[in-house]
Amino acid sequence: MHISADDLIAVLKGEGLRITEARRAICEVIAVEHDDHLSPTEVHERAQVVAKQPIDPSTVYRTLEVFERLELVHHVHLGHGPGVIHLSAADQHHHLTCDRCGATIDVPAQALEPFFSGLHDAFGFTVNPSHFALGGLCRDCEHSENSG
Amino acid sequence: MHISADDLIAVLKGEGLRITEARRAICEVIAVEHDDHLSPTEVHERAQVVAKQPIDPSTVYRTLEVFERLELVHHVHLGHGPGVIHLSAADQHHHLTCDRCGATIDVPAQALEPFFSGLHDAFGFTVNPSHFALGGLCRDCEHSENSG
DNA sequence: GTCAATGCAAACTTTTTGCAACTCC
DNA sequence: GGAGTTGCAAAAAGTTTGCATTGAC
Repeated sequence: MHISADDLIAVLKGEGLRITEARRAICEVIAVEHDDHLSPTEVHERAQVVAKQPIDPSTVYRTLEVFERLELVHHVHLGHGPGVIHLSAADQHHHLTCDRCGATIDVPAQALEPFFSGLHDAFGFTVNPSHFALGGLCRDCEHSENSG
Repeated sequence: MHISADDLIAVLKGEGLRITEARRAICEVIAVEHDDHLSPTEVHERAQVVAKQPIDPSTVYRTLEVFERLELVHHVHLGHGPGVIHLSAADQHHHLTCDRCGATIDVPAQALEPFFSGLHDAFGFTVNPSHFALGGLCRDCEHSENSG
């Protein structure tokens, strides 16, 4: 599913919130489909480029907070660093992150559905498939580990 | 499986490393079975109590680094905060962490085995079951969400 | 004009690093 | 005695907060 910056801005307007240059820029940055997996710091850097004006880091944090509250975005923990921002409207998927090379593999949520419903049955726990990555070794790194 | 502080110290000795009061204390803290899920900061606090002398935080970080290199411990990301320290020799298990109340449910690794081997078949990815928690809602929080 | 939003600076938390002093083996 | 360890201090990175000012509606 594709979401445009305008879609995000429309939600803000609908909530009675104000549209500023900083917010417009942040919306554009996170709406770019292939710019998934951005940390707040990266959102900040790119937003400044888009806005062609300085934006304070705290503004980015506060804006992302608003967006999370409105459930426009959520954050995912892929590894050791800071969480990364994800559009909630994007395809739901889980992440497999290689502990060695850092590669991230996206897994469609429906591929995990049977597993998650099994967990729900056994433990009464409803997994949010997109909050944490699963760590491990990707194919390449496993092979090089076995042979090296 | 139970591991004692002495077991850990024996490994250090076997590696030709030195046993200091700080390390002895840290070994005792992380070997206590029910003191799972300690952050480095918590390890630090408790180690000082055990050692009855001040220990520098950097010493704790450096010691935990050594322990990870020797694969005596590893760290697990349960939520937003810092990773927590886990004895590698403890029973392998995965963690389910409630995003709302923070409760952590331990799931035996073998319960997840079929799922993980399915992921391996489909994506060539070997999951490390104990590096990240799965986020979601525990039974209680899900019920209160539905009814509230 | 009002109130949300911003910039700035400061504080905070967690973690890392350099270096001299120490002490375990 | 020598090398592994430590404490201290400073720095780094990421994030949060207070407050006066600005600017969207």
